[in-house]
Amino acid sequence: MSKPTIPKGTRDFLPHQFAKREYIFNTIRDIFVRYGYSGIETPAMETLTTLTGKYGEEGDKLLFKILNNGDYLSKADTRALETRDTHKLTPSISKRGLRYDLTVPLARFVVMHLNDLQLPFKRYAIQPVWRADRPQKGRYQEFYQCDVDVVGSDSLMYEAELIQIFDQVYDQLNIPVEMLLNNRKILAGIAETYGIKDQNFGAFAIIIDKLDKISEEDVMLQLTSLDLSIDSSRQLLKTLQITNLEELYPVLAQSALGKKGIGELQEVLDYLRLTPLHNKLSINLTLARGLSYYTGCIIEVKATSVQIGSIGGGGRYDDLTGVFGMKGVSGVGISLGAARIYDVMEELNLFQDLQIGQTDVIILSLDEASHKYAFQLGGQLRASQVSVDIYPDLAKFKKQMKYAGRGSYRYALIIGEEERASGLMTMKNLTDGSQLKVDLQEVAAFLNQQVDESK
RNA sequence: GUGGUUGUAGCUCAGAUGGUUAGAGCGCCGGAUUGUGGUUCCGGAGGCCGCGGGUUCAAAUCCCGUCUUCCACCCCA
Repeated sequence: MSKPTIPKGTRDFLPHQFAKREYIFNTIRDIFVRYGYSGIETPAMETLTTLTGKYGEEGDKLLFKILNNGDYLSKADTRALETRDTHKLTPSISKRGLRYDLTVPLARFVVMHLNDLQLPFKRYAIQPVWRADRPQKGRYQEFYQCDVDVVGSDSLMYEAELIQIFDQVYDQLNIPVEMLLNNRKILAGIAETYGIKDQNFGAFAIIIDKLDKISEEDVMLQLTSLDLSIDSSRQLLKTLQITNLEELYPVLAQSALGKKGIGELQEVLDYLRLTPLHNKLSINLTLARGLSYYTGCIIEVKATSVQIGSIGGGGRYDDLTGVFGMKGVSGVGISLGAARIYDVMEELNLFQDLQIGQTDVIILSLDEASHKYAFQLGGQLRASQVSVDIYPDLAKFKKQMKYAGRGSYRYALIIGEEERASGLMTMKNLTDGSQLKVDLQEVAAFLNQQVDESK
């Protein structure tokens, strides 16, 4: 039998990796809850009618499709099958797919359960998503997203709130970041002002989004492909460098939409002036974000000390549920990429001091009676909130000790005849090797105190 | 999806121009050491050389296909 493998772009998580990931999830979840968001869960599979057409043509290609059950070929579109037309064949052999993000399922969820929800509806979700992308570092086919969204309110307070959440999460995790803020309406206003056609807006957004990656000359070159003269391209690039909203007003004086966008940003900043932020927040007009459904504020978070692309982003989408037949419901939300956060924290050595996933104590015993005694003691300690492991048999003591040392235990509790006779347990600190005796009655209190101190 | 790159022991990697039984370090198991791990010494186990096919007297090595890894593009967390 050949060695087993897992599909490309997927990963196993070893205990220490899992523990770190849980730490990230827990930190994020705590903050989401503190801001009044409720968790929901939606299925890994959605119907393809829910998923297709929501992410653009490129996105559709990246959808994982699930073959129908049973004899799916007997019901296949024969014409499409004969002509090898994959696109046409798909609907006849697959009616489900894996979710591509958490936003579209949210829209579907809101439309389906409107009767049970009160607007504005604030929810968070921490679940895996799947994309049939070509894997690279920091880019997987299966990865977790952590999303918070508000559905059914136009208030710009939520933009400010979501920025606070970003700020607080990254501060709590000790990741230095810079938060970039822009507004799609401003971009539309710029496009309008410079005479870029509506149908070219998407291409325009993608081009300027690359400004931090490719040179200004190349960007200008690409802009001219949108029927822009060299001169106005140069002018446009200058406009994009503006970071002060006052300066921007005169440039967009002719665009009502653009001015509205400026006003929105101003209001968000007004909110944020009322509360301190830990990380830098700046206006960046070159921020565009690919997702086409954004219509208002857009935000992106970049780690300042690691080169890995964005580790979080989001924005306002005025017509979230429109595609599912419910018009006029606005949504605003952000998404945190857990896998990238993990990679950044690993690179910055931020997990080191956290003592993540440690068991408080392992009990080792030197004779049969002590082993039985250990089993009993283990039960008592667990009842006092101490996490306990017990070495399972009477292996040579050195071997037990070695096992304890290699595992993630804070203390080893050693029981032999001596300890049973005196009632004084031998406690060995596995981190620094120090050793002391603790009265049987005090063991639980002692360990709980040690754990508290290390937090 | 396009172009490139990678794969040898649990891990990191050697194995020029094809040529006996494929090596090292670390790790693992056992012993020195029957109440003390992460140090030392001695011994041992562990390989369809990613998978499939081809060329050859002979393939880890050359050719083709395929899977996987990483990189650039596209796009994105």
